[in-house]
Amino acid sequence: MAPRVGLTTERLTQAGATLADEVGFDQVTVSELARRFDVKVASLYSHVRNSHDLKTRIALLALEELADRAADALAGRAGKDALVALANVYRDYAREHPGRYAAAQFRLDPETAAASAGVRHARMTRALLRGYDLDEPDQTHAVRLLGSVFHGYVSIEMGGGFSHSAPDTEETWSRVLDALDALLRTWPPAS
Amino acid sequence: MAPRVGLTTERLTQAGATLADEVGFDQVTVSELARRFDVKVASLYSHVRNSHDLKTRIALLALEELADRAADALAGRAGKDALVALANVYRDYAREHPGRYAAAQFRLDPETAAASAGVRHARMTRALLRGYDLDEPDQTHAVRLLGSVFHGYVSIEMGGGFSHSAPDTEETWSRVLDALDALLRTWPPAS
DNA sequence: TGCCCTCACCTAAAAGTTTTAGGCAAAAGC
DNA sequence: GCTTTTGCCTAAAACTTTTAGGTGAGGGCA
Repeated sequence: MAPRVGLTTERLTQAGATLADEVGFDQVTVSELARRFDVKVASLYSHVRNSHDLKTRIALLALEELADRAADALAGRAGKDALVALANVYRDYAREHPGRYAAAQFRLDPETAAASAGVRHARMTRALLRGYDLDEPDQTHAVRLLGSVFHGYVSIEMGGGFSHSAPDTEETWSRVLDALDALLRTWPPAS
Repeated sequence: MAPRVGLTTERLTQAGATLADEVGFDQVTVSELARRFDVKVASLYSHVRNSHDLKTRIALLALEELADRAADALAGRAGKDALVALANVYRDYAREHPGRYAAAQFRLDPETAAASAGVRHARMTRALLRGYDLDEPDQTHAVRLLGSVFHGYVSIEMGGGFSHSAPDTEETWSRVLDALDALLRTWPPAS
C-alpha cells in the first residue's frame, strides 16, 4: 500500500547536507530527515547506523566537494593566482553551503579522518606552495598558517564577527591575501 | 524535607562551563546540569530561560574570562612581546578549557554580541597594533588577520587537524608568530 | 505467470531531553 | 511567630534517539 520512497545511504547523506545548509549542521536530526522523506524515523536506521554516523557522512561529503572545487581552482594556476583561487574556494563554499562548511569541521575519529578528503586538502595547499620558495620544515609551517587563516577568516566572517565595522570584509579579504602572498615570498628565518 | 541546594543563575553558568570542559560544549544539557546538582530538571528553569539561554551565558562567561586574561597578558608589553603574549592567551585558554573555548564561538544575536566582551577583544588587538606602524584601514585589516590566525590555528589544532605530521605544532606556532610579526612590520601596500 | 526471497519500510516501545504549569515548604523579612 | 518570597518539586506534553520484530513490495527465477 505504501509505495517505497527509495531510501539509500547516499540519498540520506545528500538530503542531510541540504538540510544542514537550510537549518544549520547541528540542527540536522534523523527525525527531521525522516519527515522530509515522509517516512517513519525508524526506517532511516537501516541506512545509517545512528545520528553520529549520519553527521560523519555529511562531513565526508562536504570535504570531498571542497577538495574537488579546490582541485578545479588550482588547475593551471600558480603563485598568487593559485593562492587567491584556493582561498576563494573555501570562502565561497562556506557562503554557498554554510551547513556543509560547518560539517567539514565536524571532528572525525583518526581513522576516518585519515581516509577522508582532508588529506587531499593538505596536499593541495602544499602543491600551491611550490610557487613559492620554501623548504621543509618551513613549507609545513606555511601550510598550517594558510589553513589557519582560511579557516579562521571564513568562520569568523560567517559568525558575524566582522560585522558592525568598516571597512567591508571584501576589502580586508583581498588585503589579507596580498599580505599572505608577500609573506610567503619573504618567509622570515627562525628568530 | 529537601534541603535547598542554592541554585543561582551564576552557579548554573559556572557549572555549565565546567561541564562543557568535561564533555564538550554541545553536550551541555539542562538535564545533565540538573543531575550534577542532584535536582529535578524543571528546577533549573527558574534560573535559566531555556537551553539556548544557558549556552549564551556560558559563552559570555568564556568571552569575559578570555578578555581578562588578554588584558593581563598585554599589560606592560609591546611589539612582538605583546603579540606572542596575546596569541598564547588564546591557545592556552583553548587547551585548558576546550569547552569554554568552543562556547566563546557560540553564535550570539547581534545585541548580545555588542554587549559582550567580544568588543574588548577587538579593542585589545587594536591596542597591540600600536606597537606597529599601521594606519587605518590597514589597522582594521590587521586586526582581522590576527583574529583569523589565532582562531583558525587554535581551532584546527584542537580538532586534531595538525596531528599525524612532523614537525610538531609547537615549532610551527612560534614560526607563525615570527612570520606575523615580520608581516606587521612590513605591511604591504594595496596591490 | 506464479513463487519466493530480500529488504525497504512499518509498528511498538523504551529511554532521554526540553519546556510549561501549578503546588508546597524552606528561607527571609518584619 | 507571622507573612511573604521563592527555591525546588510533581505532573505532563512534545520531541529525538535507538532497538526489536513484523509485513508487504519488488526483483529474481522457474
